Amino acid sequence: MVKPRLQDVADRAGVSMKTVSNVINGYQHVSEATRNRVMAAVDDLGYRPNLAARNLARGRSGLIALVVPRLDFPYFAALSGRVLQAARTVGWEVVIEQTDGDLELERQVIAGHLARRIDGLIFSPVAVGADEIRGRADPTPLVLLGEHVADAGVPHIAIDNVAAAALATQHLIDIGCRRIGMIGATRRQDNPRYQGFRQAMKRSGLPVDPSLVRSTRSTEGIEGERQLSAILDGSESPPDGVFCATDWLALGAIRAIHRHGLRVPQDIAVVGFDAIPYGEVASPSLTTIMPDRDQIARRAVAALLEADERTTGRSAREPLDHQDVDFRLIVRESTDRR
Amino acid sequence: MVKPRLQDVADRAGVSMKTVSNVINGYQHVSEATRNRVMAAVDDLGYRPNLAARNLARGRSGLIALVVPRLDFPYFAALSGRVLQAARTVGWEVVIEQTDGDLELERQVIAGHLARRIDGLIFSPVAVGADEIRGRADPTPLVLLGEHVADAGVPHIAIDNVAAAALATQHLIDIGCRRIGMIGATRRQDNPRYQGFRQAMKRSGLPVDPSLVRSTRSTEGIEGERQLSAILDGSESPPDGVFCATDWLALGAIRAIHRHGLRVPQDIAVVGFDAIPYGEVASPSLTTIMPDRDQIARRAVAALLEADERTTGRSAREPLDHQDVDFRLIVRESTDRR
DNA sequence: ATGAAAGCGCTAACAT
DNA sequence: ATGTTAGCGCTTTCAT
Repeated sequence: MVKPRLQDVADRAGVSMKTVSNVINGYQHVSEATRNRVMAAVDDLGYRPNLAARNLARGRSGLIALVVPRLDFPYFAALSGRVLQAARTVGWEVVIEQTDGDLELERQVIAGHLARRIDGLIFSPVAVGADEIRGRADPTPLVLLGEHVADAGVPHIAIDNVAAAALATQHLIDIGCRRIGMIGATRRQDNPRYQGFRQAMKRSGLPVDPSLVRSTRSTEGIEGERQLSAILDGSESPPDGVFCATDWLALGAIRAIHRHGLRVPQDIAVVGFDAIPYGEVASPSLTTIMPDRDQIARRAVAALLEADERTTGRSAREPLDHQDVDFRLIVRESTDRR
Repeated sequence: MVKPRLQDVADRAGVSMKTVSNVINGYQHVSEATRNRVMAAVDDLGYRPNLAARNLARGRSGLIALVVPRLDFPYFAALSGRVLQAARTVGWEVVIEQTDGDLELERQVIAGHLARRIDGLIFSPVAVGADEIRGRADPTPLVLLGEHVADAGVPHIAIDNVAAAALATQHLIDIGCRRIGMIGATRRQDNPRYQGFRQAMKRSGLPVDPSLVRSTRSTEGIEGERQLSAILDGSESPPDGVFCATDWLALGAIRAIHRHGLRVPQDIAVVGFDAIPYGEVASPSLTTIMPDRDQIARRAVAALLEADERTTGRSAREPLDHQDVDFRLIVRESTDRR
């Protein structure tokens, strides 16, 4: 016997398809005896529901899409892992898409072209703006992640990047740094991590020396090494602390410092951002900002679930526009001057 | 108008559903004029095929599953990214599952319980054995990845781990190391990387000092640090070179070396395995074995595609049992003694 | 080259 | 509590 169908189970159990369906979907109002007969038939036949058929009938796919720039970027790898877990607990499977930060691709994502047949979309945009997102036509429930968007009219889940960056910078100040630089201060005006950096400096009455602040073209480590080298080569007096917008950049920065014959943290203390898995085993290990990734993942899935219930009419709660996620500073060797 | 269906397009174009279907699926034998009319109708209506319905009718889902231990493990993150790309080029979307190396979960995977409704499965097992895989009942096309299986009766795509480990070890010998240790020599007898290590040592007439060889409980960096510390604490004379079964372990090992006041590579040279993105920005940067991940991904997808065509009867080519993937040694600072 | 219509396997409204 | 049955939207065989 190949691929038993619902009807086969029904026949074997001596009931109708409806009853089998009820049992399988855990509905109430099925007598104990009937349920047992059905379950036995299911086991005997090795029946598994055909999801394509179920999807068609229900109008739902049991699939959500997660769209990130690149899966091999450490932060997104770690985050994606959590999202898979969170989705699984509510019965969703996840298809992952990579945009590589491509604007055209990101546009297709919000237009709903990349992954149709999905019940919801968790999207970490980098190129596309809030306006375009707000004006989208696709009705698929959407949740935004990350620091690149704000006020796009859809739920947005992220840590308070300004506060987190300020905390990181303040930590450098607390351990005695006075000439503090920043790597990854790209697109200054709307870069929340740069804003947080400035804020902390200002609060402590420290000047921001423009020659110690660099933007980066990519988030990759090699770029961090390049930019910090530029700072060390270009400035008459080097910084005594550096805040890096990501851990990956920070790892590169540490290389640059070593190459210039300086020590971390004694000569230059370094703080990263993101708490990627490698920061812990780097030499020296990396002080960093750790966003609560589990919380991000769980809330993103929960927001989608709510949107879904809103569609189905089971819930009418208004969607939250923005949710702040917990974060904390993890102090490690790269700032440990004791 | 909401959600136009095939029939709507047909009506508007003044043709039958069959014709629209033909056009959409790019079949031959459609007159130019008809095709244009249909395309126009599709555009006007903004029609997009309902995949659930198509799946049901075709009996295929357009989905494959990729099952890895954990997505936030660097090697798998990088690999998964490539698999997504490769799958996309042939029109497959990918749902990713994590097993966390759990035997029970891995059993469910080969039993086809985790991800049904998929056209194929790319699986990187760690706990389940070749025998169980060979005896599986589920007919879903399966491709195996990684060094933990061999001869399971299904296509297996991996580098020659013995040869690669021997190459890494030989490199240590070439740069002058004589007391060489290994971290991650878990389950000695069937650990190909350990075999390769022994092979290279033997070929050069060097003894393997058991006190310099350690297995690891996990693949995480902290475990590498722990085990190399144990070696340095336990042995009267330390090694002058260490081969680590993974880069992640190697990063931890380097920390241990530093903590013991020794230098890499001058006192102890270190070679890793996998070429994770961080090896490049570590301090010192990490010499490693780089498997051709693109090749792995492309071949895995290709093997699934072939199996699929075999099912459909479009191809009768016999499946390849095992495919060796290219790899190379990348020499970086952790072994650069010039 | 195009049309008519029978499924694909399940869900859920309606009936009892 | 359980049964009957009409869809869900597309593909595809068989006609024409």
